[in-house]
Amino acid sequence: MTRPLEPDMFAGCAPVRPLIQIGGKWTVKIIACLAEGPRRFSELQVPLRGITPKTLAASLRSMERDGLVSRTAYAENPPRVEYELTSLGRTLFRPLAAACEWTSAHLPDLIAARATHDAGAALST
Amino acid sequence: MTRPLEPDMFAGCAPVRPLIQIGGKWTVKIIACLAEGPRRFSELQVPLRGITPKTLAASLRSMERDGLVSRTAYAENPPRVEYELTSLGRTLFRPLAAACEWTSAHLPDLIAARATHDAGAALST
DNA sequence: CGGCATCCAGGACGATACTG
DNA sequence: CAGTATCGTCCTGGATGCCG
Repeated sequence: MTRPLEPDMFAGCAPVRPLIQIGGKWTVKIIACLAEGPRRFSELQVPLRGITPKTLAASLRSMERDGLVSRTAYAENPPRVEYELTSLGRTLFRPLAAACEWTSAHLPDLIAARATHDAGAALST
Repeated sequence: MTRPLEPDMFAGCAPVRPLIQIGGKWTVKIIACLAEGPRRFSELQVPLRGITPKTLAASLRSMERDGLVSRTAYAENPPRVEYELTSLGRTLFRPLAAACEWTSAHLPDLIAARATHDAGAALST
């Protein structure tokens, strides 16, 4: 085991980043918010505490570009726009949820490890 | 369905980011590289095409801090240092792999969606 | 209400050069 | 070999303000 690493092991996987960071730090939460069904712009702002309209719009446009969400504008007054996961976006939900579950399950470990590590670093100062 | 969104739905999940972006764009690949067993610093640089020593060192230190990898230095000449996934780090591999598989499976969709979207944008110019 | 334009701060990352 | 130091760049994302 521990064969030599393939220099090109990430050749076809280079865009791992687009997944991990498809549109920035909000993407994951936005998908979670849209998991149940269509949501309005302002509706999304609620759970995404403190996200600025600009950032939310940018994230949504990016995800729309990637075919993850669809945008539907209604010519009403006042204006109404709804965002919804596409079928592609819905397929992304599952692995993302798995990742989130890992976080929930191991957050204490992360925190503990960090505390231990920082404590050790402090001693050697 | 489509109940109102919980304002605090991410309250305990705020650190989703640490997972999605645990240490930046290299973390995922580093974990993949360490999946099979311990690796040396310079060994990791090979598949991580173009990563600078500084960035690799920073990524590794960050992951070590989070308890995801362990560092073992051997007092030899020439120096040798090996990095290895901790048990915690190994538990992270599975969900990460799932996410990578999603990327591999749906990359064509992403590219197609992006092309379509960009084409539409070009028309309206 | 939805969302774009502008400005700006901070962090991630690369290039290069240098140590134990 | 395994880093560290310094510098510079790019990008993310927040603040503010204007438009349909």
